Amino acid sequence: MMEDRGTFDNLPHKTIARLSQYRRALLLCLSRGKSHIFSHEIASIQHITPVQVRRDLMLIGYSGTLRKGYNIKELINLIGNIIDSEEGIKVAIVGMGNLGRALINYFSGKRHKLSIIAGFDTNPDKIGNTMNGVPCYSATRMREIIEKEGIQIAIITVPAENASQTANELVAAGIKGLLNYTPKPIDVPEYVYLEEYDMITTLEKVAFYVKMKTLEEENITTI
Amino acid sequence: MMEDRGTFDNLPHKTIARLSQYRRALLLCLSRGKSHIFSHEIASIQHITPVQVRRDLMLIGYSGTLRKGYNIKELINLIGNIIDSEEGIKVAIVGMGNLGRALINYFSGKRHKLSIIAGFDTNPDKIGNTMNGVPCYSATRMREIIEKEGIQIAIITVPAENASQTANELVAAGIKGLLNYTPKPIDVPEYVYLEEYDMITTLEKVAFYVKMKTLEEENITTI
DNA sequence: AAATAATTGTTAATAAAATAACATTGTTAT
DNA sequence: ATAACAATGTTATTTTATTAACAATTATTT
Ligand SMILES: NC(=O)c1ccc[n+]([C@@H]2O[C@H](COP(=O)([O-])OP(=O)(O)OC[C@H]3O[C@@H](n4cnc5c(N)ncnc54)[C@H](O)[C@@H]3O)[C@@H](O)[C@H]2O)c1
Ligand SMILES: NC(=O)c1ccc[n+]([C@@H]2O[C@H](COP(=O)([O-])OP(=O)(O)OC[C@H]3O[C@@H](n4cnc5c(N)ncnc54)[C@H](O)[C@@H]3O)[C@@H](O)[C@H]2O)c1
Repeated sequence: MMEDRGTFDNLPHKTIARLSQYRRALLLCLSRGKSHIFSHEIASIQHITPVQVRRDLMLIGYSGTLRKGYNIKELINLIGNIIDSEEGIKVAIVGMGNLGRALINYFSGKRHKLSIIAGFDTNPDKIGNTMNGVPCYSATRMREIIEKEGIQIAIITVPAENASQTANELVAAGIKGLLNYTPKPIDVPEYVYLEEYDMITTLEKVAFYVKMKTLEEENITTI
Repeated sequence: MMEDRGTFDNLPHKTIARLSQYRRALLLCLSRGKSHIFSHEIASIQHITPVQVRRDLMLIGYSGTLRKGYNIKELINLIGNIIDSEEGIKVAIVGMGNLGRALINYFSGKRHKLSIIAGFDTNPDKIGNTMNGVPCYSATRMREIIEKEGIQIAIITVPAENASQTANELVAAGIKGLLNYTPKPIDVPEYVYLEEYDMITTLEKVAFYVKMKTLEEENITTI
């Protein structure tokens, strides 16, 4: 017999990202005592169109009411059913440097179905410390701890030159998802989900469009 | 008379991001003494297809040679001409907390056409300090410093609740591009280029696909 | 010298994502 | 009652991005 949970496997990637953002907006509204919300309200909090919101909600099969909009609690729960794992997912951070520490501070306690429970480093000064309740283990114990704790996701924030090796070790340890903040792209087998993000690329992109806007202005004024 | 520089204004957004990544890969290869490179080599460093690389290079009008591939130096220069501003672009970081400091450490000296030259904060303990050569000014002086130094891009790393106000002030100060790392989406006029990135959304996306992979496996084994 | 192989550059096809169009449906006002 | 309105939900269209197909070129091998 088919589970209903399995029907969300072909949602567009962008929709998944937006669902997470919708939920954040919804939680905010809920905390302010609202019970219902219209598509155009969600849309204006994030900056997208109401049509996009309705289309996404259609895809996850949620219906609002015509004059009240969407029930905030219901929608939060539905998004939770889609995104979250029932049992919760454990996350590790590898590389407890500037970025790793910033992330731990930031994430801690934000989502109860998704929690960072371990950090790893090679620096003896860091091993054994605890940061915001997250213990820092020796990187040599990665496999052991990941298996013991059932950690499924790792965030890589080691120096770029160690990224590939770290990724390999994590894959060998049985990790299911990787989030790589290193500028060095890594390769993983297809059964591991990989997301990469490079801040310099993003900044360079901003710089490019700023340059373009400037050139446009110059053209307008010089013609 | 039309400048040739103006012809890159309808490159796909994704292509811009990849050009930045290609350049990183090219710089690495150059530093290792390579002079030429094939599309499949670039492709394997990033993880995309050779076709994608060739298509992007076609869009920017660069031609390689059939048996040697692309001239690394030439290509680096061309990408620089497209992405970089001749005069360089100055960047400020607003919010010298964990993330702001991590970014300053990370960026400093990475790109000479794009440099972080100022930080801003409201915390008196931070104002007046210097971090990696970047001075931290009082947030009350944002407009003054931005105008005086000709800062065009700002990275927002203040607490989420102050994001909108900070963005407004930056726009009023004449900023051209914003990179918002706060989970609070901000609104800017259309003449300001805005890029937003939320790490929790990314992590939740990874979690979703990990969950999906797990469910798939279960289905395979239980059928 | 002909065949082969490897690579580029470009066009064509496909896929993914966003936007627009619009029918439908309750609610309110007249 | 009925018209006007303001929402939703869905289908159709358009735009953007990726992938595939393949002709053209040149070095190398036979
Ligand atoms: N700092 C940022 O804002 C920022 C932004 C984007 C990307 N990054 C990238 O993130 C990574 C980390 O940046 P950072 O600023 O935190 O650097 P960092 O030097 O402060 O931290 C790196 C940490 O990793 C540890 N480490 C080294 N090798 C390791 C290994 N094999 N296993 C486990 N731990 C190991 C080091 O001991 C150190 O604590 C770098 O690759 C950097 O390019 C940083
Ligand atoms: N730390 C992370 O890894 C991380 C990751 C993703 C997003 N973020 C977001 O980035 C922002 C900063 O995170 P953080 O961990 O660095 O927080 P933080 O509290 O360490 O730093 C915030 C800094 O901003 C300063 N500040 C407050 N109001 C200001 C204002 N109006 N103008 C200028 N400066 C002001 C504070 O004094 C502080 O130094 C938050 O919105 C957070 O949600 C952080």
